[in-house]
Amino acid sequence: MAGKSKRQIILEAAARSFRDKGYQATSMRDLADAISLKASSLYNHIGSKQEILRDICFDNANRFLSGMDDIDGQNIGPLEKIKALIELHIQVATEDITSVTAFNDEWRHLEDPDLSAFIQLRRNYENRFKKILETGMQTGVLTPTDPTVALYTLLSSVRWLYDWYKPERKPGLDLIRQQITSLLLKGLCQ
Amino acid sequence: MAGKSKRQIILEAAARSFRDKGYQATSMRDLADAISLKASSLYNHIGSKQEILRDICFDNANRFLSGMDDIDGQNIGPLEKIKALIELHIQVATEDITSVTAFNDEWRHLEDPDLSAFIQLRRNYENRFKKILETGMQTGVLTPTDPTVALYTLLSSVRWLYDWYKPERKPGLDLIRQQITSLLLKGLCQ
DNA sequence: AAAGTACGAATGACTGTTCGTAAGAAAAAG
DNA sequence: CTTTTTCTTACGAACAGTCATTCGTACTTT
Repeated sequence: MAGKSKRQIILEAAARSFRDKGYQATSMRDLADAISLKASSLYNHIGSKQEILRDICFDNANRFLSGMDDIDGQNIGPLEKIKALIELHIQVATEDITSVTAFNDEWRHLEDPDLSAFIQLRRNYENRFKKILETGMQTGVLTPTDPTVALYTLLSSVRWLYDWYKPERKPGLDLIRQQITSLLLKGLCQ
Repeated sequence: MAGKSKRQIILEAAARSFRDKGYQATSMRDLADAISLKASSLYNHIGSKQEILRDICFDNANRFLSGMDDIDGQNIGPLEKIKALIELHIQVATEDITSVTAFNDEWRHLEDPDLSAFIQLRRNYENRFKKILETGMQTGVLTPTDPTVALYTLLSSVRWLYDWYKPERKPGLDLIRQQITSLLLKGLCQ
């Protein structure tokens, strides 16, 4: 029933440590300590520290991209798509806080060619999002504004969710989701 | 006319490097190279690497706090205060991009007691902001929502400005300021 | 017998910082 | 205007420590 491979355990401990201290400040000895191993033993399960970061970053990138595939493929209006995308971000950010942190803050410590590949993925995602916004403005369902400004204001506001969201705190997840989407959609429309 | 002390030059180079690579990944030798010095020479002008970070973080914290003092002290309604605060964030984030980056991302590498002091300053700022939001909701000028959710959504959306704002790019600063404040205020009201 | 895993020791590279020293600028004294 | 003293700055060498990673070896599970 345990079923978690040691590799997975390492990845999760790494994500947690990257969140708390950052990639550079996390030593392989710290990481090994956290799961009661010695640093040299880690290398029986992973190839390098950089490989850990790469796995975390691209795993999370794919969660966003496959979410985008789902939503953008549906036959619904741009407003519904944007609402679904905002909820996707809230969903991903709250269901696996540690990974998303690493994904948000630590990707810049990737080394080329991974760094370039990651930036490329990100850009693609943003462009698809922006296109949906533009469609919404053309069909009149959104207030015409600069789509870049709208896009980044949107993305930024959900990007830091992991930073202040505490699962045990008062405003429950449902309330948060409802109020954030409401605030942003009201801001975009009319 | 030059007038820039070497200390200031070091601080600015450090802010730039912290933005590009992070505090931990910036070595004193990197930093010295960037301004054509040797690492040991830096210590004629600064006390330690940690002191550089402290200066950058608290300098920027004070810019926000004194802005808050100005705005909160004026005899205007909560809506006008919020508008002014959003514009303050946009102003600070765009006029000194590098410092704000360090301020946003690198403060967690402060060591105690500075770390605690910084967190305290930040919390005070957020509480004052939250109180303005609550006043606005009580007087009916803002839609009643959870003030914490509203606060962080607001702060987050301007927090990442430095990340995508490019002074030379198409949407000019005036347009950006106008559209962001419009989007957020529309989202909060009614 | 074979494969997978954990460990200690060692590697070379890099870290922030200190120190003695030498060169230069500024200030003081002649 | 000189000469001498003081202050500031830059540098190379060295420090003790940490870093990711490798390797040979032993233990455990197939």
